[in-house]
Amino acid sequence: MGRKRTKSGKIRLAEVAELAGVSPITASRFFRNPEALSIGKRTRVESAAKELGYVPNLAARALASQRTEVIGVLIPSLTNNVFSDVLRGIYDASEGSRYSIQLSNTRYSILQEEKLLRLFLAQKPAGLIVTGIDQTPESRAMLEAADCPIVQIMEIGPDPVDMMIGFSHYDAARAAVAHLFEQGRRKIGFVGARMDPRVQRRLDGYVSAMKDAGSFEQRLVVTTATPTSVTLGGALFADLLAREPNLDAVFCANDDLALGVLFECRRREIAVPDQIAIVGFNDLEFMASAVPTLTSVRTNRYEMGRTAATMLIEAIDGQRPEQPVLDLGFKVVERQSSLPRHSDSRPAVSGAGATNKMVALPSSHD
Amino acid sequence: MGRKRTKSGKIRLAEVAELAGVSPITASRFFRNPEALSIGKRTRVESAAKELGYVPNLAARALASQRTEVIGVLIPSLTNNVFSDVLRGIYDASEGSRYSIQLSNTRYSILQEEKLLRLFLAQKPAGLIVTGIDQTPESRAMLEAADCPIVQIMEIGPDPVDMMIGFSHYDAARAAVAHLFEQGRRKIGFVGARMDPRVQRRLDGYVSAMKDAGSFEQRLVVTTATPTSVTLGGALFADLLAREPNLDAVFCANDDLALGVLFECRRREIAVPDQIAIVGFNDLEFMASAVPTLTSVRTNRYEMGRTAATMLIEAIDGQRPEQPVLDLGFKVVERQSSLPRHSDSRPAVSGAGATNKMVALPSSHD
DNA sequence: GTCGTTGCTGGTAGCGCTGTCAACGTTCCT
DNA sequence: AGGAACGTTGACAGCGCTACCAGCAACGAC
Repeated sequence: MGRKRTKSGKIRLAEVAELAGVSPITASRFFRNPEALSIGKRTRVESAAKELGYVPNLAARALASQRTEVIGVLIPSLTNNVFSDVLRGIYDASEGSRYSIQLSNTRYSILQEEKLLRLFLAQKPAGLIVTGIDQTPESRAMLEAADCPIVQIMEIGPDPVDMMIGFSHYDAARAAVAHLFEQGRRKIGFVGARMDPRVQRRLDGYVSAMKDAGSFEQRLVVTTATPTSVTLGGALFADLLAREPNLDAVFCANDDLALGVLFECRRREIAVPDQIAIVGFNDLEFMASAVPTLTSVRTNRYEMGRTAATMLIEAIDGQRPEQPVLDLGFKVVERQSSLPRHSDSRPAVSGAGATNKMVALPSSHD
Repeated sequence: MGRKRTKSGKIRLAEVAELAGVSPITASRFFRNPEALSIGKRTRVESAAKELGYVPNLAARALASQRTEVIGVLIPSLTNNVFSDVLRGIYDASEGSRYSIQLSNTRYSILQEEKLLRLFLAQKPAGLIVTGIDQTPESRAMLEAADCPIVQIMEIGPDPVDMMIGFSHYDAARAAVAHLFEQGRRKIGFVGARMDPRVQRRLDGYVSAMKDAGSFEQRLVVTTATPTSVTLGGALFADLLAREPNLDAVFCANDDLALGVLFECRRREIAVPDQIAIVGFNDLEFMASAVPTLTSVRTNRYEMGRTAATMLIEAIDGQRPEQPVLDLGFKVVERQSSLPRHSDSRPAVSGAGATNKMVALPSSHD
């Protein structure tokens, strides 16, 4: 049947309209707002589209409507487990919606972020998800001038551009240190790597908690700008021990470092938790499985990504949330590595039992 | 100065052309093929664009030119460390090129993959990266009919659609088992989770190596469809031990499982490697840091992503590689966990030393 | 019966850019 | 000197879709 097609052989909206016996604009409406059509035309267009296998041309749609159905996401790293959980949440929430995700990596540089932001905004995204609250003034101005909803994720701060979802890294670190104090620890070291703003605020929280207790000493803090790794955790811990042999606990800025510390303790035959307590940050899956099981600060990364994308999509569709700033909180998950000193340090079968309670993290499966 | 702008206040190509005193089409050429312009016009357009802060409208470009500058990437999972390394390579290679990445998650479903493929192809991507060689017949047909370069990643097989980059999971598994045999192991178990096609081929490799040695027994194989985790590694290992108490080695389909096995051994006070040897797969960063350090099969994930994207971009630009199928190989990195039985099982300071040699994996930093 | 009002539909006119082709000036060859 | 060949430039006509507004029928209020 001699229907005319585009050179590339693709079916256009006009073909669908012709087959359905309606005007192109009516067919167009079917895909954007089916309720606006009478039931008769609606079903006619629907079956015509299905018969022809019509797929809309997004470039033409974007050009004509002056907006895209793209959600821009700016994150500082793809390597980091933390962000892959967040991303998974974002992708999960965007699936099924008509929006697609455009991801870019700022590599922990706010200047790079500014550049990418300029690029993104020029394409008129439907919405934007940006990491953190430490944008350059120019970025900040662009974000405020943008005519699309924006969600800042990973942490909460005083002055949201638009929406915000995260938790207080400062408070979380204070809580971790408080937990160690409760367990009777006093010489508590801090180990941190790749000191991005959020890790910095964890350090600030640690410092403030230590100062409140009158226990702060500068030499208890070991940090580096190097990207984090398990191996690095061991090395930084070795440093820390050299500075303070009487250390009785370590608060690690993330779980990889904590695992490195655990391995280094094993290597040096330092008993955990009897000699040294370990607390990590993020509560990755392996923390519950280690021997001894490792205490960590649980953060809701998957949920953060998912909620951010959901809020954003609702805002794009005109449903602004009542609560534009959402504190997802955190939880110090207490495990064997921070038990008090005089308890039995050798976890037996009950150790495996304690482990099993921790299996079903909401954020660790897909 | 009364330059006319678009309603949205954006600068268009026409404005740039006007300021530069050239026709719009000449300005357009400047952005796509600057060499075609005379030097005078080139600099005039360049400075005009800079002065106005011009950013091209990609939707208009895509519509007019009938092609996009988008590279579609289909991967089965975002959670998996393996894919985040590959992705990082892809993003790194695409940065600086004019192509942007459009990512979608098939969730290990080839039907979902088929659906996404249809969607992607309708937008005429500049190129496509797909995971593996197990597409549905429909997907396969679409890929073959696609008029853009395609790279299949993660493994190599007999019948590439176009380009292909990866390694043989079958051979890698055989090599791992051969290594264990060389170390004097005989009762070698297999632990696997989320049995996707590549894990399945690792199992096939294991089975064939065991059969070659006349050592294969079905009960030595423990697998599950559940997503992988460290905790799961411990549980599967416990299963395996119950079936075969005289086990002397475990080959794990990935490193998370291997770490879980290590922790379970520690919990049960099974000496590694004296009683049981452990070999993992992928060589994640922590393997070199564990106590004892863990043997693993190193795969070049970051490089795989990076090379795939580079090859693809070159092919888009008309430079087809001489070598359309690239085997990146693998390497059994031998560490303490698979040392022969009679060696000293208690790594001392030298253990930490051995660890340090393994720090600088090409794929573990960014 | 006239006048809104509502619900649905269609015509027109672009969105901002690039493919195509023609035309120009310059250089080089015969 | 004439013509071919090349490098450079511009005019024109869309790409496929949607915003905008107009039109039309059906209905109810006065």
